Amino acid sequence: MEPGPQQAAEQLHTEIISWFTANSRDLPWRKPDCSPWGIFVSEIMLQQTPVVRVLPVWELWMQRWPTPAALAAESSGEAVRAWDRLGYPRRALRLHAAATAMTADFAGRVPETAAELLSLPGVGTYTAAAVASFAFGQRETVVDTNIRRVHARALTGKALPAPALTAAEMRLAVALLPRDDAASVAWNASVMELGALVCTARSPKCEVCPVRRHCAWVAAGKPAPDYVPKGQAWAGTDRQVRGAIMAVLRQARTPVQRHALIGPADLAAPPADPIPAPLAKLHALKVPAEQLARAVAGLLADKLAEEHDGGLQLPG
DNA sequence: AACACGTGGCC
DNA sequence: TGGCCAAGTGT
Repeated sequence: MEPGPQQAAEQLHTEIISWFTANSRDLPWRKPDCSPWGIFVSEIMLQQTPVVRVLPVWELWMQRWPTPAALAAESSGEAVRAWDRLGYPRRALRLHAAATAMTADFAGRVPETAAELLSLPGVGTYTAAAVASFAFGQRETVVDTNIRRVHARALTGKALPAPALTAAEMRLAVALLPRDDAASVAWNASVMELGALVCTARSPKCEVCPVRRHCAWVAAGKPAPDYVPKGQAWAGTDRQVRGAIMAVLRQARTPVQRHALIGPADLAAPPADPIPAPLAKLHALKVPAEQLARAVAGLLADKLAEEHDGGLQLPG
């Protein structure tokens, strides 16, 4: 007898959660004694950033800023500097702003509902649901890129999810969420982990997948993606220049003059003094003056840098 | 709705 | 070697 949709969903829940129990990574923000703040910080750091790169920075942050109030007590520039090379440094700014809001409006605690979390800077649909679920055990539908990929393959039979989250995907995710609170949290974590470790974007490990027996994509013969993901431009972009400038500002302890960012005017006679590696890297890009000015203006507008004594520095 | 936004490891 | 990709958000 063919199982109904309800039985099929329950079987998926059982198989994937069991797989998680035996195969999940031992991440510090998953330990029972990790604070909601620790989980919150991890979620912001993990946005578009691999776990292995987040791990050491998260440990330093937890040691230095164990509470929202501790972070809020320092300047946003310190947060940006301690963000180091995680990328998208605006996240550090928003995390600092979120800590400030928690201190001012939430008694120094991480808010518990998705709606309140959503009001914080840097927190969108995914992060609000993830924190409510993982930190507070609430039944929220978590949808990230891993979960979308698992759903696309196992349920919809496609190689990749659509470029942007669709209403249909959201409906599917909502329908799949176990009714029980604790089971819903386990499900969220388990599907995400399956997508991260097994049902990966490139060369998925279908041989060890707990649900390969009823994967719609496998059943369809693993059809290729029906669209070509557009690449992320990098070389020569403002992003690259901003990144190089931020690397300079992170290591600088005094304001950096704009002319220093341009590099030695006479390349045939480089300065005798050794210059810091980040500055040398920026000079090597040979950024047109106009683009450098635009990048600096962007950083100032985003509050990632500020003017001081005619030079540039992290906000302090 | 499409685009901008960092960084570095991998195949 | 270089394009692809990673627990997204804000505009």
